[in-house]
Amino acid sequence: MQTGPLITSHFRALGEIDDNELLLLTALQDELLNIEAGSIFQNIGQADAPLFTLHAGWACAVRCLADGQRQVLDIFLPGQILGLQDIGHDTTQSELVALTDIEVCRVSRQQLRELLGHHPRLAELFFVFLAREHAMLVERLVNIARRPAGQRLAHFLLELQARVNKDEPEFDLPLTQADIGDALGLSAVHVSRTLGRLKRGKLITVNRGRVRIEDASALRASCEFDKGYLSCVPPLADAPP
Amino acid sequence: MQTGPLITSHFRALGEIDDNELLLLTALQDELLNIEAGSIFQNIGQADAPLFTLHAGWACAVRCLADGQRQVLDIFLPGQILGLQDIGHDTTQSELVALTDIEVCRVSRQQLRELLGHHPRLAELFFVFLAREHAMLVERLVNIARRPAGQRLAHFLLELQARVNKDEPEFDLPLTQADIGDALGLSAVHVSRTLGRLKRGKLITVNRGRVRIEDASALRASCEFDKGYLSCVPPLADAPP
DNA sequence: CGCCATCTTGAGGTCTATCAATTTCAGTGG
DNA sequence: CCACTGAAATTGATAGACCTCAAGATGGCG
Repeated sequence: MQTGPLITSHFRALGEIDDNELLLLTALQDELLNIEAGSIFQNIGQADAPLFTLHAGWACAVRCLADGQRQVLDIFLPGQILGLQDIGHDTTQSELVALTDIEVCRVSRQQLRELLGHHPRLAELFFVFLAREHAMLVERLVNIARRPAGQRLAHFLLELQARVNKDEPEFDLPLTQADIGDALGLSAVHVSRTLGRLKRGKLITVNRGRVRIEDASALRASCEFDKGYLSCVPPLADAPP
Repeated sequence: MQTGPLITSHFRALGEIDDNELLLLTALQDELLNIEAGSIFQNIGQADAPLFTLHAGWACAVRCLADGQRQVLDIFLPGQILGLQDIGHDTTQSELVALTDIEVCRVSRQQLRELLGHHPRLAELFFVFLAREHAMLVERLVNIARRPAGQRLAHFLLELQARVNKDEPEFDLPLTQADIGDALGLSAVHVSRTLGRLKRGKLITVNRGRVRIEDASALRASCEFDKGYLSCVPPLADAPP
């Protein structure tokens, strides 16, 4: 167990889990896998696919359409669990793509379900985790369905800023403009134009894959961003008798 | 307990639950409430809001934006649980609106969380339930982000047909064209035009709030509809020792 | 019969997509 | 250090999808 069981890095923030539970979670994880940027490490429609815990790097879930269009469903940061949303289906509903070189651990679906079936508090933790994914997806939906390109981008950047690092105005964004377009339902060309507009408006600056939020309050106001949906309630503190 | 605990109507389909579990679920439910069409029975931002089981009628979850735009996040049919997606947050993330006259039961959030904390198999059932909501939301996102109005409407109607009644080509659609627009990210005017186009193309007919799918295969082909995402895997059949 | 919400239809405008041509830039090898 | 290369980003021009405003038609309901 080299760098430690990152599966718990978000859980710690959500609520206390005891040493026994932590041990069980750690045991679920396989050896560390290295996957290089751009790889598709899970295809759509796979049966009995494992889940992954993301230890380093960025990844995303993608749905491809017959005409070649792509929709990025989710962007994953270290500490997140990949594939949780498919746990109720017998076949994967999306592709998993490495955006950068990444390190992941495979987690058996069977084993996870069994573990959750025996440890209610862990099940609750995972439930809350899924609920957070759901809330993020809702925001994405509202964003795409209702806001023009400028506001869409503003919201997208503010969400990532909040997720990467709550305070720093500057963060790495290892995404191509085409990727951003796929996430926001815009063409790559229009992403370029719109980013340019935000830059000229002194709202952001971009430098070699690094974004700096120059005027956070103006951005927030423009797209009604409220990061409340990113935080979840820890499970009940009581222990079952 | 008049008409029986509808909270279980979908659960039965997902997996067997024993009489004890059924009893516990039933006990959670309060008295039956009648709410009339158009009422907002849950506001956004409420703390400690109850969940609801929907026994009769249609409801939906809505997010409103500052400029008056609305986004329908979910449409609920009898047997569904309302508010499940907010269980990880301390405050409600959406409005709940009755689309028709409805009957609901309130379910205490506290009590539900406690119950789930003690009954792993029920927790797993609810987990799968939330996963289904998630899958539906993903489809909605892809639909809105990537498909033009005609295909969006086709997908929307096919999903409802599958959910209301797997086989019947005809079903009631108690939604205004403005509601449909709010669900699909279209203006009411454009919904009207697009529906007209589908009608002229002999793909559907509409009569007094009742829709008939005339050419299901053409519709399905046009929007790549595949109802797989609507069905979930029942939980593991084993019982904890 | 008249009222109100809903739906339909038309005209004009805005936003975004597409196609195509450059430009920038990181990486590579000479 | 520099030229070369391919991916990514920028920019322009044009087209199409969808929106908004506005007027009229429809239809349930008192």
